[in-house]
Amino acid sequence: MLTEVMTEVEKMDLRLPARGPATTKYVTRCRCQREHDDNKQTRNLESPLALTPPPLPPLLITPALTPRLTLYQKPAVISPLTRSLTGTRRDAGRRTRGGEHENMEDRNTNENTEDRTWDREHREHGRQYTKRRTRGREQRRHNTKQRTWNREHGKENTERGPENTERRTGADRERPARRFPRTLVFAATRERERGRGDSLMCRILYDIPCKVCQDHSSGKHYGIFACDGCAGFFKRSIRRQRQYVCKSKADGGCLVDKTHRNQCRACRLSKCIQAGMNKDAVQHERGPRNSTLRRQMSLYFKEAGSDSPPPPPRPRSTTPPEPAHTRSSPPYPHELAVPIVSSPDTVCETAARLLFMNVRWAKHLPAYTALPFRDQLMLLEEGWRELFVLSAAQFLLPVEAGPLLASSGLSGESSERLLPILQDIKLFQDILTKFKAMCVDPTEYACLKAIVLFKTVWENASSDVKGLRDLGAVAALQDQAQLTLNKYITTAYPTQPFRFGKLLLLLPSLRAVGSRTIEELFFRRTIGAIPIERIICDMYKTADF
Amino acid sequence: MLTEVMTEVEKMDLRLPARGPATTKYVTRCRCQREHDDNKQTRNLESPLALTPPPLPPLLITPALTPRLTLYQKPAVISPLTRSLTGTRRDAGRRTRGGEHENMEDRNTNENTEDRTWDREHREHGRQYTKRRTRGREQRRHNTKQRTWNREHGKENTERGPENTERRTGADRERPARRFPRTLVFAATRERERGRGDSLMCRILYDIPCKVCQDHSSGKHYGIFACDGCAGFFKRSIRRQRQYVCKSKADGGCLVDKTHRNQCRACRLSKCIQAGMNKDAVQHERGPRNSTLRRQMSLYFKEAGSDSPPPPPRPRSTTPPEPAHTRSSPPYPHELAVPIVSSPDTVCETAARLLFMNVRWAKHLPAYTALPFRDQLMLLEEGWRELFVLSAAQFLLPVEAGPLLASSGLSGESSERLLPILQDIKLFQDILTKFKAMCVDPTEYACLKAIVLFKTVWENASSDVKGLRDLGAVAALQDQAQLTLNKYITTAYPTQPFRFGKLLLLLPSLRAVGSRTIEELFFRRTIGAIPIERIICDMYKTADF
DNA sequence: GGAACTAGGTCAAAGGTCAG
DNA sequence: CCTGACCTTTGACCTAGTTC
Repeated sequence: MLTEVMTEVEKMDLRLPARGPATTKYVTRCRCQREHDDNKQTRNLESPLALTPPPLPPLLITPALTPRLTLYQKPAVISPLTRSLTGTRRDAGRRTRGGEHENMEDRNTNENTEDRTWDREHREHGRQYTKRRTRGREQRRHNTKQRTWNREHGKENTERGPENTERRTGADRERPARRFPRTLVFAATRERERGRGDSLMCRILYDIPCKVCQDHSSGKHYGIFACDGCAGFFKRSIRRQRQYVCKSKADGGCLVDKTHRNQCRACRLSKCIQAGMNKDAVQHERGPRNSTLRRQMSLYFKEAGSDSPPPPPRPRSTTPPEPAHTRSSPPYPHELAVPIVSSPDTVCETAARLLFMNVRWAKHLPAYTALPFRDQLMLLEEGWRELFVLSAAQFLLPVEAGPLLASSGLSGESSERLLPILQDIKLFQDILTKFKAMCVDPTEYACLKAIVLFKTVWENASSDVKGLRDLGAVAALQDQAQLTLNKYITTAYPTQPFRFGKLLLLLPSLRAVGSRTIEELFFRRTIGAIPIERIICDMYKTADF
Repeated sequence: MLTEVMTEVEKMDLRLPARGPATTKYVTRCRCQREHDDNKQTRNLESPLALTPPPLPPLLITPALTPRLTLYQKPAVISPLTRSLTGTRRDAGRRTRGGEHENMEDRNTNENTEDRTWDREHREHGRQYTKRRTRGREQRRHNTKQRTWNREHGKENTERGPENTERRTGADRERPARRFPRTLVFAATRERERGRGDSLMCRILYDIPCKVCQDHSSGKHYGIFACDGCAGFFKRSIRRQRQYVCKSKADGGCLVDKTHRNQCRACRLSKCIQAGMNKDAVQHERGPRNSTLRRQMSLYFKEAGSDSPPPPPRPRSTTPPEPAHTRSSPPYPHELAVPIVSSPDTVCETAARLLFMNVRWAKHLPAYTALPFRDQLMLLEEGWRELFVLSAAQFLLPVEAGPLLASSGLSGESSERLLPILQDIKLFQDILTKFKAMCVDPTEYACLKAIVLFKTVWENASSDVKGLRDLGAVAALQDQAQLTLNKYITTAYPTQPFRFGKLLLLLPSLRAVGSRTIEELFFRRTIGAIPIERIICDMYKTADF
């Protein structure tokens, strides 16, 4: 099950629509930013007032297909020497990174290799940046090895792995032919870099200093050329609305340069601003990355899927016949024997039936129909969700992420959107478990339903209990219902003094599952995009039961 | 009578089911499952996805061991109020470090200049070293990822396997030929463990010893795996250019291990260097930070709690001597007389006090403190909102849209954003009205709070009851609480058979008010943008009530 | 469709804090 | 004072959304 879900999740990236709608907004912002740039470049008096940038948040789901490329590049620290050293290890042929493993493995006994190398390397301070650039090369090599490794392990045909790097290289090579936009300087720098041939593509512009701290910049950030450090610092400060205080005597007079930039945050920030960084260019925080989400999600569901072997992409053909629902007798006349199946196809149908059943149940409740008609509708609209969860618990509706997602067509969603749904599913499962554990009997279910139906405290902010014509009657009915439940329990379960309270305390959880989730998972397929409330309303008014 | 019941409520711990033996299991398992990667991975994620709680570090007897819950640290925005509070603290004289903030300049006249010079000279190297180093470390981490990635991209056309981690473990399993360093194995396990999402992740790598003293390391420091102690020692020594002399006969031959590492500084330092710690990686001192959230909070609340007039920053001169709060006796010792004022300025402060009061109340509940520490935190994090609403009802916190919006600075918001808030305010008011209408007495409030606190059905999708170590105990406590309430009510209000149920049915409404709204309206001003959970956590751990 | 830009996020390893 | 467990910040590196 778990793996199924995961499979789905994985798949989603493939189908993502790439374009987002937000274009206009973005344009605006960018233009603003550009203007800002131009003005600020020389003078930064121009205030960005006008620009109030639309924070914009696209959140498009993106194709995480995007090559992940070098996430795992060879660290610079491992010098060629190290590598050759480690290369002579027993399994060195397999993987470049073997060295690290080895090192870690015998770090206790034989750490010298690593360390000596390391020392040697670190003695040469002068060449730090060269080192950095070297990365490119190493990376390429690394990738090659990678591929080799892949092939060894039977995944050869893909060749997707290194693609990013590859592409990058290609890009680099053909760059001269391309036209360079705005920042000629920038281009030039990079060009020169490249000319040195030791870099695939270096982000760092060695000859353009950060306007704040004079370190090497890495392009424009928030309007000015700045280093990663200052950019990050500015971003964090603005986002978190930090207020720093300069502790020095000469207030505000701290030196801000490459080596002292961390000395005084207050001065660093003010220098950022003074240098022309545009606060408005700092956008709102976005969520975590998709990759992160996916990772987390997998972790999340791991426990559920304990050790199930990763099933093939999606056969899922064999949903084991649900362990049957041992409940013997159909408790109430109004209640159908709901066929319990976990076939994804029929889960939705069952769900629809449960919903219908609830409506019918309500309609057969004399106390209910005695209420003003409008109130009846309102209560049902307000309470359908909880009723549904209750009956799902009662009739053991199978709630499993895999089938549900598949059948509701959500599998292709982005993980951002999927995650809350998955969480809701889990919650749903937990709730069902709770009810199952209590062995709630049909009478109790009925009372609970009544209690839920006749509620007078609504959570839905947009609706309002005040809208009820006969609030008092509803409240009285609820009282009645809970009293009934209480009495029933004290006679039926005299040995369980907690029981009444426990049952009541289960009720809040019914609200926990997002109603949108319920709609999407269980009803989208059978009902479509119409709001359930509408359906219920129609059902209630028209169906002659 | 009342006190009797209260006593009963508070004594509930007596009836706590004995702690299960499961602990042992946990310990064992967890111990071997600490994984570095993981640790790192999650620690910084600012996503709310920190799913389920984790396995917990072993032998968690002492709270000190308990890792903090700060998975998602949103950096503290220190409110002016708090900051000024800190400013006025006078414990600084006690320690040089405290004073350091004010007078970094003249700290230790003798070392000062030297330090500076040294810094200037070496800092550069340090930084560069760091830069290169940074990547180096990733190697380890990425060994795993790399494989993952390979697989991912290798197979992706044919089979979209499950997630990263999943695959990772899978990979480990299916490549028997390869011998993985312990770390990775641990990594995998811990990863799995952590799936349970813990916010309480442990920083310590139990499987990698400090290269200097063999204690558990906490990642790489200055180039080698080292424990916090050695790292700190090295940093201090280098920074201050300490020259130690070995006093022993066998000069330089002192044993440096976990237990003896503080015996001889000279030998410790030389062992550090010998083990490969890089002096150049020690940067120079940075400016002081804002003092810790923890201290600020405790200061803030200490003052608030002790009724000392709120400190200068805000004159707040005119808190009218509260009319009443006619409640005769402070219901129980833990509860302060909360001054109720509707001045917008003080509503927030009152709210903060209520929050604090709840924390304190919990901390004084024997039954509560008997729970595993981690559970205590989790429960409080999960339940603070409801507790807050409850006490707002109990102490008649004035909730009025106008003042609240004004004081929280939200008045200027767009109506789009304002509308839900207004709705929430209305809801809040309705809830208060409901409680008021019921004339809930203090005993009942206490029971309700206990019921709310000990809840085992959580709505928060991102957290998970499963994370509770002693779910059974919590459930038992809730039972106890509701039973107590029931008994109390049947004797105290024999004429109101509905009462018990009615009170329980009020509880769901507590969840209805959006927690973001609460945070924004009541706490933004005094606490800033820090997640309340964090505050609570800190408060709970540190405040000495 | 791809290169270029520049938002954003990630996370190892610096840093700092402060009870003990 | 120092120690070290614990927490925050930094910044190199990577991803992603837009425009050209």
